[in-house]
Amino acid sequence: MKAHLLQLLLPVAQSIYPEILANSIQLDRPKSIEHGDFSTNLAMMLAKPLKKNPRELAALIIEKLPASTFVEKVEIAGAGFINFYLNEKARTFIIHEILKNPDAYGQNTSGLDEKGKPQKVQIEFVSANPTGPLHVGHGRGAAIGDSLARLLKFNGWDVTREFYYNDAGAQIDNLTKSVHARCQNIDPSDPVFPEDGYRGEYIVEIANAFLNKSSIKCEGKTVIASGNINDLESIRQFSVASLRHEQDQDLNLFQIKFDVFTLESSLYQNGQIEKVLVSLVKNGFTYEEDHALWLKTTDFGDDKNRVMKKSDGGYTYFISDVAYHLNKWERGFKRVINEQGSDHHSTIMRVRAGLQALKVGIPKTYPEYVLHQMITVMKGGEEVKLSKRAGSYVTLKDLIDEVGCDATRYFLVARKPDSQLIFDIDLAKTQNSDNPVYYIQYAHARIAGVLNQWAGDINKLSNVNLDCLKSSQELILIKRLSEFPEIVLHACIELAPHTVANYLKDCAADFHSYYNDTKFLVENEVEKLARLSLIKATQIILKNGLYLLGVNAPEKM
RNA sequence: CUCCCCAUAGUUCAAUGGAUAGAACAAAUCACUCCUAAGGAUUAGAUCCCUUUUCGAAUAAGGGUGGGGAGGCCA
Repeated sequence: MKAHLLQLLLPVAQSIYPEILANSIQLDRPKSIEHGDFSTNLAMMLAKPLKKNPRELAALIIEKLPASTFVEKVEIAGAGFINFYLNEKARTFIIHEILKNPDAYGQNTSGLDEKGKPQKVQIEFVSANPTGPLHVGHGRGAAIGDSLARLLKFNGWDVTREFYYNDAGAQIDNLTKSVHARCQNIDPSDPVFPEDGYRGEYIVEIANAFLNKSSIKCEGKTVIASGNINDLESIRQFSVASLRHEQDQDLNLFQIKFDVFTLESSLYQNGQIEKVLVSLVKNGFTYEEDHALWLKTTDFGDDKNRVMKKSDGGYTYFISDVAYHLNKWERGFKRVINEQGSDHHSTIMRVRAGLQALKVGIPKTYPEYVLHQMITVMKGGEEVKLSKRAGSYVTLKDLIDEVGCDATRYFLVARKPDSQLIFDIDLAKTQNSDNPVYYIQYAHARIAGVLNQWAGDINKLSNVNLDCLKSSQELILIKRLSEFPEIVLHACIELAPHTVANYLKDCAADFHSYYNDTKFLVENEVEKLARLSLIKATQIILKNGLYLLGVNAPEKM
């Protein structure tokens, strides 16, 4: 509908002001229903270059505007807004479109290339190291990342979900030492316990399982514990496998699936690290100092240079990050989005600098980042700071166990990523209208209830006469439904899934209001079918929207 | 000290540079013989401060104040 109006407007605008660009014409959704369905500020924009009064220009534009079967009237308002009011044909059209292809409604093709092929995009998220259970922060990353993946897919992209983890390095050594200590009944209060060791109770569980020679299945392999306390290599492998396995279980519980797992160690094994190192040296961006090899990231805007190869001969995480992102590029991902906690923001500059120094044509803004801020978990009016098992933080599993997958996902995705989030467990647990998840899901279930009670053939609803839908609740609801495709596109472009969550809350509110005002299952067959069509269309939108958030849409509650 | 994010109603959060800044909770009021009251209707209440750009700013720019995060040869 928006595209239709733009088509009407563009030739008119060009005839008045030939230099105008198609994408510079703004067509907005006015906040107030009195200002119509769409509004353009075109006349105000042209007023300055043409040195004319905006209201006069608006009158001229309207005069030249061709007739449309969907437009009821066009008015000038305020300083020079041109407002479009759609007629009942447009409303009927919208509902029929939704009912015609329910699963696809709201999708668009903005992710396709010129040949109409889906473009590849990779989204990396969670990427937790296997040193402990996933915490709430990972949960926020998981909820946002997965929702972004769904949104991109909905917008025509070919999406790969990827999880990267460090399976070697200093932190894994720490993990190994911690399990080793616990195998010998050394607990964190003991002075010989590793100083930077992991202190959670889960380390004890791993140690016990190791001593019992347990086996763990992880990523298609089975790892068997040797049970030998001095076999540090076995402890390492078993600990990593245990924690990876546990994280996978948590992700399953959270209904999140990854397409690819990449191990940091694989970058060493396949020579990618060495290749990157050679290339950076060859390009002249390195120097030696204090027996370490440094990269001149300051050449690319960093505030200090960074070590790639340590004085002890080992590599830093930084060089593998660069190698990993080169690897993404070489796999054909022209677009990569990294979803991370904002506490890692300092890596952005370094990774991008490293990629620039390779001089292989990678854009300066590669990869894109979505950073989410910290979460405070509240319960009974107090901040919850730690879990029994993990010791120092609240785990994702604790949250899911307590409030359920749907509520957890909704609350973690419903806020703008770059603002801090307060997760109120008591609110997430309530099962009434205080809780937006239940409010939205209940709207969906309520519609299912009405349709069940009607017990008619749903297919009959797809092409009924809708002219009788004229009450204010009906007009408001139809208008809301018609906005869905624009919400989907906007959320995808801005990488902002929370806008979908807000939209759904509004949409559910419009429906509940309608429900209480109007009885659907009435004697008059024409009215009944028209109303059922409208609520069926609403149900489709709610379902598709909830899908984009990774939240289920129940038929019954 | 430097860098990044944030600041909107009593509270938790919205708002593609647009028109009268939206919800929800909390507060006050109303209606259950009615497709699920897990819902609805009504009332009251907010853009941290200063300056600039603009026809027009919560939004952009500059400067403050306050909160969080990052500044390792850790990730």
